[in-house]
Amino acid sequence: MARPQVFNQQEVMAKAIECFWLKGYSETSLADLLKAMNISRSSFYNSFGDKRQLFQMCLQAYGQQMEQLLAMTLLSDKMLGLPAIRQFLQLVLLSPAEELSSRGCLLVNTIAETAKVDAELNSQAKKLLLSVKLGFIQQLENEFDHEASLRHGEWLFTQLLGWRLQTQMGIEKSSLEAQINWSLLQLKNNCSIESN
Amino acid sequence: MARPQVFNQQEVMAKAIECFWLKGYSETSLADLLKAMNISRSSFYNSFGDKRQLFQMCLQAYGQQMEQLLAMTLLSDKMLGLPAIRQFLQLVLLSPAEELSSRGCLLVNTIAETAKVDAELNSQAKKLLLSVKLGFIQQLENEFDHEASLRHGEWLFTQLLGWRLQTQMGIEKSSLEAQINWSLLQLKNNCSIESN
DNA sequence: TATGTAATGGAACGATTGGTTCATAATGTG
DNA sequence: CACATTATGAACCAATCGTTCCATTACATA
Repeated sequence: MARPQVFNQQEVMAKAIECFWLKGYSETSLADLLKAMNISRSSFYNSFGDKRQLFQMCLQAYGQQMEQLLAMTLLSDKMLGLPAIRQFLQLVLLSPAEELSSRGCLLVNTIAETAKVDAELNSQAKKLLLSVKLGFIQQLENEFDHEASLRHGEWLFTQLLGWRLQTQMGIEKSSLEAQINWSLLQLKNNCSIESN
Repeated sequence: MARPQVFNQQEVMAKAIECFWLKGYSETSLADLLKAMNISRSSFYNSFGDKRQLFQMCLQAYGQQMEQLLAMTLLSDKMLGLPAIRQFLQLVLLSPAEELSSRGCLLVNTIAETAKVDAELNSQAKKLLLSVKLGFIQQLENEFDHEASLRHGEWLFTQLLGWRLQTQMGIEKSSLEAQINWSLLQLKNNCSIESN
């Protein structure tokens, strides 16, 4: 039979994600990828098609990871509503791994990079990121009526985008945490006002 | 004496800004620039040094334009505090020129693009964008104490980053306007609560 | 009109890009 | 051991990148 594949597909893709995450799609050269993934040029094209296809696979994989994180927090039944959202935000934005949070979000970065350059990649990243917004809205339905959940979910999603840029810009964790707390407080106050 | 320059320096730089604004620094090729600026390759290098120097000049010019906008609204004495900020946000985010707002902000785009790739351009863009945040804080001092102005200014700045990404993602103007109103309302409520 | 200076267009540069091809080496199975 | 299959690395490809150089053209002054 045939010679088996020696490298772990998942493992080298994680390395690829790291590259794209750090430097963006177009700034990541094939040389960068091969070095990080530690595979030969031929294996690369045999296993992943080409750079673009690999990137799309990376987007997909990254999106799935984020959905898992979302499921573990927002959709778990241990917490509901704002506390669940708070946990998700802390997990995503206040990760102790310094250099990890300073990368921002692969999807957000991709959206910014491809906005007017590559419609396909852009809509793909947008579609994947959408699940986060939907998660917010869905979670808010526990505490607000449908219309308010939608508005507040959109609002919170905007904040998330801003925070991801802020982490890239090197905002201090304490300031970031204070902002998160304040934003969630606004929603909470608004909730009690509406329910009174 | 010498042959005079036929093209308007300011004019062709505006064209260059447009290019960079649309496609980002690295994705804008020299061919793109020459076509948009409508000058020859040689004139380009004679007048602007090289692509990188031109880009830095564009950042600077764009930053100045934004400072002017800031001065006209935030720093004018016609309005103070939150109303001034509201006017600025509406001017910047809800511009009637559809394709103009969908470009996002050149500085924000640059920060995202160069984050882990080009420290010099990144810090340059950051520095220029900082004036907006300072404008917010300065304006809030009219309605809050120093500490609160600082916190709220940072918070509002984060929102602005998020909104600029949202406009790039094609958010509807009505939704954007609603978010702006709601955010400013939170600050206003917070103000009255504190002052009571 | 002659002269000096600068803008111009085009050819060519070397480097790097992503991608392909091909002979060779390595491996599991029959 | 022989075969089939696949990873591998080197060489190669065309295209594009930003940049430089040079001969030519256009202009304002003297």
